Amino acid sequence: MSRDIPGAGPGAGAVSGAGAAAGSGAEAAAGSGPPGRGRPRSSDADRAILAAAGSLLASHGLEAMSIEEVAARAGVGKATIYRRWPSKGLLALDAFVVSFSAEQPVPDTGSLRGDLLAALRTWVRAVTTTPNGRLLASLIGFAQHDPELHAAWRDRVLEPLRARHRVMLERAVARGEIPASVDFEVVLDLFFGAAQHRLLLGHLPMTDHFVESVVDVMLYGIAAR
Amino acid sequence: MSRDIPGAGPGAGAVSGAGAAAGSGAEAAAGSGPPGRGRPRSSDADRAILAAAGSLLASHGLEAMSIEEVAARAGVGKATIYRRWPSKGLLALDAFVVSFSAEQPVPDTGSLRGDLLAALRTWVRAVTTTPNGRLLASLIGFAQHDPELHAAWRDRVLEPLRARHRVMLERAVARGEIPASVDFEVVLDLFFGAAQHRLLLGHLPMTDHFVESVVDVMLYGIAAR
Amino acid sequence: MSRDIPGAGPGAGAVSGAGAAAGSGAEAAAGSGPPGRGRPRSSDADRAILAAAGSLLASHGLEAMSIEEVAARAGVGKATIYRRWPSKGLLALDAFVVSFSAEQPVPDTGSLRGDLLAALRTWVRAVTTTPNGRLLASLIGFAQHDPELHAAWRDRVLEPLRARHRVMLERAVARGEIPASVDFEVVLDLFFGAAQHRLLLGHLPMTDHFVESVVDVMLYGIAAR
Amino acid sequence: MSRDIPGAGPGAGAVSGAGAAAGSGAEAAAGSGPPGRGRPRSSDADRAILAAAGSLLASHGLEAMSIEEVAARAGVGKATIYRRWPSKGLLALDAFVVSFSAEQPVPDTGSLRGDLLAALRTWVRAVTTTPNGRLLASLIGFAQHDPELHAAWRDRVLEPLRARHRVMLERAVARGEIPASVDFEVVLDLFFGAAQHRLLLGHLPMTDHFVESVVDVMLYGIAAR
DNA sequence: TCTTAACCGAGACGGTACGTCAAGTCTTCCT
DNA sequence: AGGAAGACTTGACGTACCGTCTCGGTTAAGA
Repeated sequence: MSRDIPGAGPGAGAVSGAGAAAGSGAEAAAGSGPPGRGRPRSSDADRAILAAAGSLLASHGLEAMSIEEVAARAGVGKATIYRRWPSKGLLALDAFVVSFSAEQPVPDTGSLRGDLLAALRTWVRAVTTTPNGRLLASLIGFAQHDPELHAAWRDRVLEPLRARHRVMLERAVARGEIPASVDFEVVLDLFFGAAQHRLLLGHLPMTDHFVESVVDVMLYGIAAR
Repeated sequence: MSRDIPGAGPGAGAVSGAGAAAGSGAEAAAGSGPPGRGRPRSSDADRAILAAAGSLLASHGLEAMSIEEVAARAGVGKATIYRRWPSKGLLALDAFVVSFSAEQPVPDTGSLRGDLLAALRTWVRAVTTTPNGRLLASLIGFAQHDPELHAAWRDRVLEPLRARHRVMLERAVARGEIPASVDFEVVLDLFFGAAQHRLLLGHLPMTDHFVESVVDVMLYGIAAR
Repeated sequence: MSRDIPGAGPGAGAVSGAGAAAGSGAEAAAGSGPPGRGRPRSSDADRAILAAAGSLLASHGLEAMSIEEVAARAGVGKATIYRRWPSKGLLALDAFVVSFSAEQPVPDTGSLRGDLLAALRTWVRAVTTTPNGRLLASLIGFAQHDPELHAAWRDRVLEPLRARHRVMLERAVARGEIPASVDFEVVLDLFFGAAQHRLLLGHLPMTDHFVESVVDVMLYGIAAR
Repeated sequence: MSRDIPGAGPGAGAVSGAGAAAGSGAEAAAGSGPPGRGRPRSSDADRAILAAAGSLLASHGLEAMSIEEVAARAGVGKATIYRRWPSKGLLALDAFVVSFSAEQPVPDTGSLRGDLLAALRTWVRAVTTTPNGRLLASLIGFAQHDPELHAAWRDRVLEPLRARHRVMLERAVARGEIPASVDFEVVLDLFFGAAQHRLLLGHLPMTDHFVESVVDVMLYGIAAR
């Protein structure tokens, strides 16, 4: 772990595992860290590895992706991968983030109901119409026995997503649609939890009716008035 | 594979050959194949295997459990395990079901709110105070790349659990607490989904406040009245 | 091993329990041995087993013959085989003896040279035109790590063969063709050894020229006169 | 299998990759593939494996030698063995050749009789006073159901041995002891065949009398003069 | 310009576990 | 008591990846 955290330019959502995971991200900035003796890392290799990993993940899932085959497809030595990512999970996470992030814009429709519906529909579409759905489930599954991936998922996927969606709720409070006493965290858990439940267990499809029902139960409850 | 899936007790879709062994024990039920030719399977072996699997799962998790070591600990040949369970996931599922099922009684407190609170508290306690919590998460994770386990989980764990909890909602309709138009499935997804979300991702603890908030949002919504 | 070697009539060196079964068949002859409590052994089973073993041996060789498959083909339980033969090698030996013995008549042409030529030609033909050649090699190979088979081979195949061929030499002595001081054993070793050498190692074919050369070297030597 | 059979020293057809390691060591000879890409094979491993195999063979025979245990004793992964030798037989062959080859010098006593006696005595001593005797028998046995070993035995053991001994006969022709018309191959078959016959079947011991008788029959024949 | 440090592709290394096979024995019910 | 069936323990098989470690060879920055 001499000089992890190679690239990840400013603004972009840190692509390499080490970037965000390590926290800082400030690296190629000035002379911080080792200045750069020796041959620099090949960014061709970066790209080839992520591309190979991505295509393997999309076609056969995380479990079927082996470092061995990623290396072979990328035309790269295994050590070149291990120099960049400490584990298969974090590599897969990067490959996932590349194609999933920023697919989740926070809507602003003027009403909380509209925002919630739009946000949930966006999420549902992303996971049902692309390989990212299975991949997301696979990563959460894998994270159950890989503490590093577990932590990285929380820091680099879950929390940013929740943060972006929390503003929907803040706007609703500002508009007086919901009281300030509402526990945002619980609301987000219900919101994403129900959908993720269906994604992971597959017992029922995520129809439009499902999306609307989730939103309406959350807004108005089920108790008879 | 002459006589896998021997019993499959009434109603429940026992999936693995051991389903009967673990679940009901009713075996020579139907006329599939000769009823009892050859040496019968040793129930000592059944017990030893499940016990060994259970203790390994409890101490080190699913990923650390290998068929090889289960066999060694149970004093049993690997083939004896493969004769009963087609995969490590289904073996773990049986070991899990043995100690988790029937820990989830359906409460009847007289009010829907009371029932929901009691049920969720029971679930939360089960997953936070025993190794079953990590095991459950681990199994759901494993199921993401094991279709057989995925199906078995749905049939033998999820659906029975939901069925038992649906009656809470039916009673509430009968009492007039909620309208009959409520979509039970969505309610159950929100109910278990939120909690499972926290279990799998571990971003926040499952406090009593969490339990109450989940129930109250579901009952009364968050919209300002 | 309750009642091995049941029959073994006078004279014949039947070694394994099945020796009798394969050789004579006369078993429950008189009251010799256990008189016959319980159900008698099925001679259908005897025949089915030897037939199954024989066909497997002929088609794929000794190594590819497993007791498991012999049992399956013969429609017989494995224990039924083990009750009769203590090991796969001895079963194969019986299957071999059935079809090889008595194929080796001792010729009587009136001269030693004629006898030797005829005998060797007979042997060569037997091992080059039937599956028995490979089977013989296979059995000798197998006997190298199966002491019971090794002993049985000597007693039931090798020694009878040598005994029958020794008479050729005795007749030659009587006729005055060779001196009485000739060591018959060495002669037999040269005679069969050279041929078996080619059979086992396959470095050269067993042509008619080979047969004649072997005989002539043995008779007249190679030294210039 | 990129660079199996690397060297194959002059003339002799070294069969397994380790042939070179065991035999000559000349390796990077021809241009088959890139000459030395990747980490080179460890010759420590070569030695450790052959030593472990040799000691197992000497103590318990070929049948009791398992790749598993060779690997364990050599402190080596199983794959490291399979990378070098395709089968247990060829590994054993190399271990055998190491300790048997060059134990068979060709004598030059001045007379054919002297040469034959010395050569046969050498061979008999080698197989009766060292574990190589049983090992040789075992390998020939094993070769009966392993075509690769069968071929390798012929190429790496049998043919070189015969070639070395053929010169004895050539010298005898030159000296006028035997006519040039003698079929050397048949002579060699008789010579080694008789001895190997006794080795494999063990029906009689290989005494000095046996050695002399074999040689004298071959030289002078048994026919009365 | 010459070191020298870190990279690169390749592939061997010691391990662990896999799922399969057959061995020879044991246990059930049936004949 | 024998027979067919088939489960039992044992032990080895050959394969797949793991993450680490050499190889011979670039590719820069620093001396």
